[in-house]
Amino acid sequence: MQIDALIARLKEQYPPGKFGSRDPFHVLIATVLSQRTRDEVTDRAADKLFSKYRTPEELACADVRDIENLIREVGFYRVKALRVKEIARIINNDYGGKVPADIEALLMLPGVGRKTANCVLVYGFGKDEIAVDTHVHRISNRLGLVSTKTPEETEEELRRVIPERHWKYVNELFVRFGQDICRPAGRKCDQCPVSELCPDKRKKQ
DNA sequence: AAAACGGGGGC
DNA sequence: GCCCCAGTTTT
Repeated sequence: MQIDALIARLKEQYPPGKFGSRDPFHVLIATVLSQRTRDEVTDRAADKLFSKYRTPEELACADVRDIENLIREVGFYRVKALRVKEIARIINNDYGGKVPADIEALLMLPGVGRKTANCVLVYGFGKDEIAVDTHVHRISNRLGLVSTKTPEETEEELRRVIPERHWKYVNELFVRFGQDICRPAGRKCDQCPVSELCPDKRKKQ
């Protein structure tokens, strides 16, 4: 597999967004809300929440019931409301209101696993890391970049296979490609921009 | 390794 | 109406 060609082609198809230019705290909270939830729904809920509570301090003092009502549509809203408030409290009390740019510190926060922590590092701080979700996991296997069973193994393998300068782009590019073309079921190989690089493409028509 | 949390959207 | 979905935690 020619990684450079793959990344270049996906970048043509899906122009990269603004890495490291978003408020890390907003990235952190929005990413927790996004877990097992579609983007459009997440964005609506995050807008409601942030228009009322903008900073870690404000959110740490918010009524959990009010947070629940603002984010209800994302699902898992009770546990997510508790986690969001607790994360805000910890960021406010232990880190002076600034999200730490440190994977180990991020992983200690409730509701933050490797995917969420790496998203904060990539989208909030512009770090060269790989955030592996189900799309990245599925597509990495289909493209033959890895042969793995869990997202953790996929992250480990991708760090060996993909040059570090490409890492930060992997999540956004693969996710958009995965929603658009290389879907879990009903993949559109006849419209695929990288089908000639794919060992697992279905025969056309 | 598997269950549990959950409302929204596609078909 | 049924099934899947930008995960993480707990059993």
